[in-house]
Amino acid sequence: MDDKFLKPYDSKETEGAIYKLWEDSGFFNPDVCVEKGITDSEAESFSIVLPPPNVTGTLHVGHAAMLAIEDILVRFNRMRGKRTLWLPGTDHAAIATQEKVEKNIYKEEEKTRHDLGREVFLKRVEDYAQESRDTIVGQIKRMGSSIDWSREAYTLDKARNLAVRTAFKKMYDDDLIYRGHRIVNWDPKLQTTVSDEEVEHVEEKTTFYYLQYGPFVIGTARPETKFGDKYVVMHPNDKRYEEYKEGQEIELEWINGPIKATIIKDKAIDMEFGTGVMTITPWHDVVDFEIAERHNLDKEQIIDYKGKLLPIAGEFAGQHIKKARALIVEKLKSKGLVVKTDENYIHNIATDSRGGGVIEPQIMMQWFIDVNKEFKLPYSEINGIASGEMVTLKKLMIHVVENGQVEIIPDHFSKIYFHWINNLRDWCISRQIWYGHRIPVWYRGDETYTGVEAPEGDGWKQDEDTLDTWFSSGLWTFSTLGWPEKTDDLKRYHPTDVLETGYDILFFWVARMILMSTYLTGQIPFKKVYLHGLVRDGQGRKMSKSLGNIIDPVDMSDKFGTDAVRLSLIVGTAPGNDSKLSEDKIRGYKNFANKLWNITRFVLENTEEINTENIELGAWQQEQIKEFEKTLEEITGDIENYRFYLAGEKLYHYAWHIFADKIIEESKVRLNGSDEKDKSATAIMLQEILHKLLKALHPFMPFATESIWQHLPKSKMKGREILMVEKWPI
RNA sequence: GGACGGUUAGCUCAGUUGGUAGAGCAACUCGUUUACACCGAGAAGGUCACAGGUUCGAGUCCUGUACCGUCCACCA
Repeated sequence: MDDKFLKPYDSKETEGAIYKLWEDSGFFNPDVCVEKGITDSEAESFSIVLPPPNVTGTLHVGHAAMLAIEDILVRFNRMRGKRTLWLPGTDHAAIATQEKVEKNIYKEEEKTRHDLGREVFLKRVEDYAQESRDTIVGQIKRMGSSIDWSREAYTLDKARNLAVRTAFKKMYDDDLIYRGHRIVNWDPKLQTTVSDEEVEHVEEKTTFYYLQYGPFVIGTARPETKFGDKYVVMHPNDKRYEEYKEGQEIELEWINGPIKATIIKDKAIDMEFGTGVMTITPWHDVVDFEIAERHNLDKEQIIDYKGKLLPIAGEFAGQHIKKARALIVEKLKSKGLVVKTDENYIHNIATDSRGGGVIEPQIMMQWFIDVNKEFKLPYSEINGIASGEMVTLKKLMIHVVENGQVEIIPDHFSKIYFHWINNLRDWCISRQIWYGHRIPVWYRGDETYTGVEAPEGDGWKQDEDTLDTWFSSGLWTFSTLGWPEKTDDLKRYHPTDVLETGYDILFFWVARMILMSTYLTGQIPFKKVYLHGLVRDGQGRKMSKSLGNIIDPVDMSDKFGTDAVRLSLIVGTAPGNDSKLSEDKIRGYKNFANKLWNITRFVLENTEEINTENIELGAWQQEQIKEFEKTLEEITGDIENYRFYLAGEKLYHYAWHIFADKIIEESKVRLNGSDEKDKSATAIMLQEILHKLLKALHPFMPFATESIWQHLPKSKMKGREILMVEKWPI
C-alpha cells in the first residue's frame, strides 16, 4: 500500500497535480478521446456550452454551483462513452464592463472615456477584460471543470463578431431588425438605452399631488413632467364626465400661463384611480405614448437626455428635474392649483439594474428587433414547423417550448416563460456605449448600407452605437461551434444537449438563444434547460459585499477541498430553488472525502496479501455486490433525470453507512476467520465495490477519487490509467 | 393588480405513479491498542401550516384560508 494512505486526505497537496494530469492527457477534448480510442468514433455526442461568466470580476459561489452541476453532467456522460464536449468562454458584458473600467479610470486619473477617446478607451477595456478572463479561467480550473480549453471563445472575439454581423444582416434583410423613433428606456446616468428586462422597478415613498386642471382634478407623482400636458384623458364610459366630448377644447390656467387643452377618451383609463382623469406626457411615459399613438396626438420632449428641463418649461428650463420639482410645486401652490397632497404615496420608479440610474423614457431613433413580424423561415428542423413556413419570432419562441422540443427543468418555469413572451415588446438592441459589437450599418448622406463587411468607397461612416450584449450571447450555442461556417463541430454538437444556468437569466439569455437559434439555424439551441437557483448564506440571505456574508469558492477550496465545496453545492439543492450554504455544510463533505480515503486504506491493507485468483464468490459477497448494483442503477437514473441532489446523497449514504459501517465491519470478522475461501471472496468483493464506488463518485468528487485511483496498486488494476475516462460502473 | 413557488424532526432539506413518515447537521447516552475521532454503537425527536373534500387508505389528488418568498405589470 502507498504510504500516502497513512495520513489523512490532503486536498491541497493533490488537486493541482490532478488537474494537470487531466489537462495533459488531452481528454477534455472529445476529439482526443476518439483519437486515443477512449471514445468510439461512432459514439453519440453530448454537448453543453458554459454560460460565459462576465469579465467584470471574479467567480462567486453561484458560478461554483453551476460549474459543479455541469461538470457532473459532463463527467457522467463521458464515462458513459459519449463523445462529450463542454465548451468554455467568457462574456464581454458590454455595459457592466465599460461601466467598471470607466469608474476605475476616473478613480485613478480623474478622466472620462471622452477624455481618452474611443480607441484608447477601448484598449483599456480590452486589457481589463483580458486580466479578468485569466482570473476566471484559473478559478474554473480550481473547481475541477473538465472543460475543453482548446475551443475557448469570447463573446467579443473575431469569430463571434463575424457571427454577430452575419446575424444582423440577415435579420435586417428579413425586416426583423428596423430603425425607428420609438419610446425607449433611457438611462441619463450611463447615457444609453437599456432593454425592458434591464429595467428594475423599485418602490419609493413619494408625495402625490392633486392638481386643478381647468374643470378637472388630475393626479401626479411627477409634476415636473406636466409642462407640455395639453391633452386631458378620461374613460369613454365615465358618467361623471359625460358632458365633455372627444376633441372638445377647453381653456385653462396652467403652470406657466393659460393653455388650451383637448379632451380625449380612451379605455386605458382606470375610472377607479384618483379622479378618473389624467393628462398625458407621451414623450416620457409608455402608456401615454400609446394613448398618443392611438389618437394621433402631438408628442413633445420636456426633459433632455441629461435629465434637465427644456425651454418648454419656461422659467424652469435648464434645471435638473430632481431640483426643479420642489420649485414647480411651489409655483403651482402659489397659483392655487394644488388641491390636495398625499405624502405617503408608494410609487414604482424604474431604475437601470446595471448602473442604478433612474430611467427616463424618451422617444429616440434606435434599432429594434421586431418580435411580431411575420416572415418565412427558410429552413427548419423544428417539430411542427416546416421549412418555408410563415412564422414570427414570438411564435418560434413559444412553439419549441410548448411542444416539448425544448424542455425546461423545473417544469413550472415554462409558465413564467410563456407569460413573459406573451407580454413581450420589440427588443431595443442599440446601445450608446463603446464596448461591444458595433452595429454593421454605414451612412453617407442619405444613403444607408447594411452588410457583413464595410461598404466600398469613400465617405461612409459607421453607426456609432453598439449592440446589446445579449445579442451576441443569444448566438452562443452555435457561434462557438463555428457558425456561420458549416463546420463539423456545428454538425456534430448542435443542438446542444443541456443548457444549465440560473433562473434569473431565463428572459435575458435563454429566451434570446431560442429566438436566435431557431431563426438563424432552424434548430433549437438545446434540448433541455436546467435552471439552478440562487446560493444564499446559512441564514437564507442573499450574499453581498455590504452584508459581508460572501462565501468565496476558492477560499473554501483552500480550506476544505474542491470536492467538499462541490458536494455542498449539490446535495440539498433542487433545480429552480434557492439553496443555503454554510461552512459547516462544506466541512461535512470534507470529512466524507477523508472517509473515502480511509475506506481505501482499509481495503488495500486487508486485501493485499490475499490470493484473489480463481475464486468464486460466496452468497454473502454476491448479495452485497447485487445490492450495490441496484443502488447504482437508481443513482444512474437520478443523474439521467437531473436529480443530482439525490444521486449525491445516495452515494454519500451508501459509501459511509452501507459500505463502511456494514460491509467493512462484517468483513473484519470474515477476514479474521479461518475460512480461506471466504477470506478471498471477501477481498475480491471489497475491491470490486471500491472500484465501482470510486467510478460512481468521480463526477461528484473528481479530485479525491482520481487521487485514490492514481495510488491504487497498478498490478491489480484492470482498467484505464485515468479514472476520468473509465467506464461508468453500470 | 396578475402569475409562480414554498410551508414535513431544533436547523437544512428529501419523500418519483396516493399504501404505517426519511437523510444530513445539531443536541443526548455509551465507546478509543490497530481503516478513519475528519470515528463507531445506541436512543430521542414530526397532528407533514390550517379547514374542508375525493378515497378502503392522503405528506402526496381537489377546493378554500393563512403566512413566507420570487417574478411580471402602463394605474396617471
